[in-house]
This record gives sequence, C-alpha cells and structure tokens, in this order.
Amino acid sequence: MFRGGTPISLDNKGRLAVPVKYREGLISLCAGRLVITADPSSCLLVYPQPVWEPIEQKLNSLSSFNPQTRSLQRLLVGNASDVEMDGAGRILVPPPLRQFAGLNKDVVLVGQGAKFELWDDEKWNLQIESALVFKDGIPPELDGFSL
Amino acid sequence: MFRGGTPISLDNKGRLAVPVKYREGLISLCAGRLVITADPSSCLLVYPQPVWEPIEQKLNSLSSFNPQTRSLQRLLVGNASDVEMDGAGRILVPPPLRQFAGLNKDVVLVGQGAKFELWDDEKWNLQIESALVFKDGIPPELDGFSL
DNA sequence: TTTACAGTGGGCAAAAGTGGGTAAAAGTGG
DNA sequence: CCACTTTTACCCACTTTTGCCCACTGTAAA
Repeated sequence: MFRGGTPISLDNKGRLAVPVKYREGLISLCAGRLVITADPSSCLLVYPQPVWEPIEQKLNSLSSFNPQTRSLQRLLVGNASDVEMDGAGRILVPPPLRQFAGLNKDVVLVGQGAKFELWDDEKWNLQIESALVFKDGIPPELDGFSL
Repeated sequence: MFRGGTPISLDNKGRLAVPVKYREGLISLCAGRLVITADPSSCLLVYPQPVWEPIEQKLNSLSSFNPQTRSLQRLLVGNASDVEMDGAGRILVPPPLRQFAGLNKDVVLVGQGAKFELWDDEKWNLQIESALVFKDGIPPELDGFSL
C-alpha cells in the first residue's frame, strides 16, 4: 500500500521522477506500467495498471443513460492514459492531463492505498487546509472510529 | 502505553531524538519503525508502525465519493510517512510535515496511549490553555465519568 | 570530583532528485 | 509517398538530500 506525499518537480519536458521508495513495488506489481487519469477534484489519479483494470470495467458497466454515471465514465475512462516508467524511473505526464490538473513545475505525489493522487502543490496545500475541521458534523461512517 | 510530554529540540537537519524512556519499548514493539502523519489539529501523529496499519486500512475502506471522508484520507494517509530510528535513536521529521505542523526548533513529544503527538511548543501551550474549560457544555460521552 | 550517559551538533559518503543533450520515433503537411 | 517538425525515449552529469558516524556538552549519579 502506498502512503505519504512527496514534493516533486516536473522537468520542462513534463516528466515526473517516481520516488525511489515506490519504484521497486511498482516494478514488481505492474512492471512499471501505470494508468493515469483525471479525478473530479482537479487532480490526477495514478494507478498500477492491474489495479485500474477492474475499476475501468466497473465504470463501463454503469448505465449509459444516467447522466451522472455517464459523466463519470467520460471523465475517468475518457482521460485514462497508459504510461510506463523509463530506465530512470520517470513517467511522462500527458500534456492534456497536465493542463486538466493545472500542474505547474511543483507537484505532489500522494500515496492513497492502492493508487496515487497527483496534485499541483498549491492546490494540494489548499485541499489539506480544508480538511482541518468537520464543519458539517461527523460522518456516520466514522462512528466508533478513533485515530 | 505512552504518556507525558517531553520538550525536545529539533536539530538543524530536522531530526528528533526520541527520549530514552520510550526507545526500548519502541524497538521491541516495532523495531524502531514509526509512521508519522498530519493531524487535523495542526500537530503531527507518531504511530508505531503496527499500530498505524489497521487505522490506514480503515481509512482506505471509506467511500471515495464522500467529500469529508475523502479529505480525511488525503490528510492522514496522504501525509503518512515511514520513518526509522537511526543508531542514535533519532528520527527525521519529513520537511513537508515539519511545515504542516509549523515545527520550529522547540517541540513537545506527547505520549497519548498507543501513539504520540508532536507539537510545536508554542502551539502546545496554547492548546493546553484552551482545554481548561468546556465552553460549549459537557460532551455526552463524558456522562457519569469523573477524574 | 569523576564518570557515565542523554542530548545535541556536524562531517562525510552514498543515494536520490533534477536538468539537459542527442537520437529515434511519431505526427503533420505538402 | 516523402520531407520536415515535434515529441518521446534514453543516456549522462550535476546538485541536493539523506543516512551513518563520531565528537562535544551538560546533567545526574557514584
């Protein structure tokens, strides 16, 4: 499982060097083959290819007639892009996705269980600040859960 | 169980010397392997690695579509970082987390049961003062409980 | 007063992260 | 279908960070 945020700078070719601590795991898990796509939160999602597969199948099985699920299909499946780590452990973030997520030079790669999120650093910091309080009360899912 | 607050100074590399009274316990419990992450209260949480694991699993199992739990996943899992005590019983507090919690040179490591909290000393003192009174009444969880 | 040890600081080497040059491949237009 | 431009992939070099080690200081106990 992946966890933790790593500040990384994209070079001027749009390449992202995967932190060494994740490389070995990614190579054994998916031979460095990743799928990168758009997330509704204006960040990118980075999946090991075998982790992505069932998610894509599930999305494709949703009703084409429900506008909400149709939008979700378009966003996620429609933006998904196969990328592969090069010899130096870097991946090229496709220009359209870079633009979608507003990625500038400084980005943050965030481990989230079986996948990663990729954020522009400014957006990430704003996101984190907004998580500091539960302004609408505590979600029922968290009943009986303690840190 | 860990208890009590210890004032510690971070050196200029951001390293924190774990108090000797905790070292033996931490080594036998987790071989010096800790997980340090962000807390909504703008301090850091320090878990022995095996104590953290189930918490992360629980967090990862929450819904990705609920904005509140998503934020919590991002804050906690997205900032979690594996650290290991060095030969001198020190851990390196990752720079992004140092910044998140506003840690300067003087910090306080606070034992809280199975985990620790790590505070900038100024924030800790403010926190303590604000805990002195229940200004919004007594939480129902405390019914029938006395110190 | 001496000794031991917790706490602190800093040097050094290895590894990670970053940047750029060049060649091959893909895409575009005539 | 061919030529040209742009993009991508691979390689190498440099800078910064991290991990490991050892030395110094202050406090507490003998």
